Amino acid sequence: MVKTMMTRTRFAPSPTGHVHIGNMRAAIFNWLYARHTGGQFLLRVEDTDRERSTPEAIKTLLEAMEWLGLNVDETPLYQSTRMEAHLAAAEKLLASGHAYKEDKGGTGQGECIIFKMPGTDMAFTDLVKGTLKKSAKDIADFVIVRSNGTPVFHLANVLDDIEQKITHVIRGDDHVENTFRHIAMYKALGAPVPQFAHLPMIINAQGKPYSKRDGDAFVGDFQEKGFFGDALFNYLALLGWSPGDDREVMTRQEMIDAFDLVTVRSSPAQMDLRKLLWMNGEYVRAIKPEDFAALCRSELSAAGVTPGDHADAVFALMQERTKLPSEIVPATAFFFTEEFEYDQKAVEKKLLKEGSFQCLEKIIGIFQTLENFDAETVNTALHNFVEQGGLKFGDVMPPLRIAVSGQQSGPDLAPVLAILGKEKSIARIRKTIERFKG
RNA sequence: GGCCCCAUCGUUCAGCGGUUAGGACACCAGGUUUUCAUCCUGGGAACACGGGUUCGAUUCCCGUUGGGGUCACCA
Repeated sequence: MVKTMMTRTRFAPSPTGHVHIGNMRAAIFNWLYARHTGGQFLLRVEDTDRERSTPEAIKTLLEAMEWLGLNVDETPLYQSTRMEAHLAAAEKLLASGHAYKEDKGGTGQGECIIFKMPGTDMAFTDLVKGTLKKSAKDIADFVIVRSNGTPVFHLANVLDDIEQKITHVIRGDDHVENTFRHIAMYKALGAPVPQFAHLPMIINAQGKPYSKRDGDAFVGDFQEKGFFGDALFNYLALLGWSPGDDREVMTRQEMIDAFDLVTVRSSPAQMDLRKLLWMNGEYVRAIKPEDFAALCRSELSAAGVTPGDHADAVFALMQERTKLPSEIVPATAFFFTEEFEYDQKAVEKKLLKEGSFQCLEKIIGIFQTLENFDAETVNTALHNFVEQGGLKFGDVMPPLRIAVSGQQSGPDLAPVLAILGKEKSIARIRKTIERFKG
């Protein structure tokens, strides 16, 4: 039996306040691969830009990861603590002849340290893209320490990956060209070269890569809009990868079991918000009723609405029709307050019609005769009314719905009426007639 | 522009020489004897183009076109 080294992957973002959706997808793939192989997933905060790497930015990053369930196996490494090691390595490269000093461009800014490429053609096998080659003439030497004495990304990145014993570097497509340089550095440093996997870009609805201008591309935005972390994780995992069969809504464990880098596609994928929304709805319907109820209560309380009697019955009615928690308040507020708004368009289209008010008057009469006011009784009464009067449901139900809820759509009307109760239902119908008739 | 990568329905993921080219989202129609949502049924919808290789190409090779990445003392 061959003893293989434990897989160690990492997510190495620079904390600049917002975590980009493409970056987070890379984090997800790193996490998934580590979990699939029984290895470890690490975090390295590349916070060398002290201007932008604020404590708040780091907090935002950590929160986004927690929200998505991306747990790490070791204390995060902060790159800013590693400057001395980076510089020491540069000296070592200088001493071994793998780097040289030069006043590049003769700008008079002083000498910087430049890494010397081996001058041979290079090739490596990318786990998702296959074999990639580069001619020696196409890769130039590059700066690793600036003339002001600070290490450049390439140096810091490679050294920290060595420090963290990373075995698989899984990152965005935009790093493929750098990989040739990085491999040369691993070799010059006498360090084992890790495996590389470059993920295709995620592009926006216009077919362009997400940029800072795409306001909807940050992880925090999805959280604010009420998406579930698990749903976003699931959706993102399926962008560029599939389990090989038709499964789409999957549990974490199912994704972990099925995940592999070699089955990742190498072409860019476009984010489809509608499918994400659909998937979120799948997750909403999958949670326990009591969890959904708790979610509803927090949404309502945030909106200043106090859920009254029968709130749980209302929530039960809502769970199967909710895709985003933000829909809850507008859809249920009328249950808990008499001050609900009327949908003006609905009123004009469905309520202000010939016979509507007469019809509503009759319904009041019928409701008054009912002793029980449960959903079934109400339903039967309404059906009898329609049939005996030779009416159409389409002429009766919409005005009634608007009268009690102000809206033209919602859950089944009978249970809605039952939850409101006889007194309130009748009172609301009366109030509506007074307000809009004549 | 040089170098590199990519190319299946509108979107996404399958397909890895022979298939009626499949699933999902979205869309359309019908149904679940009121709406919307859910759910069910059905439908339209794709192999960028041109050459090869082969008995046979969506699949392999080359080119074209299109898209993307990268060419910093940014990361």
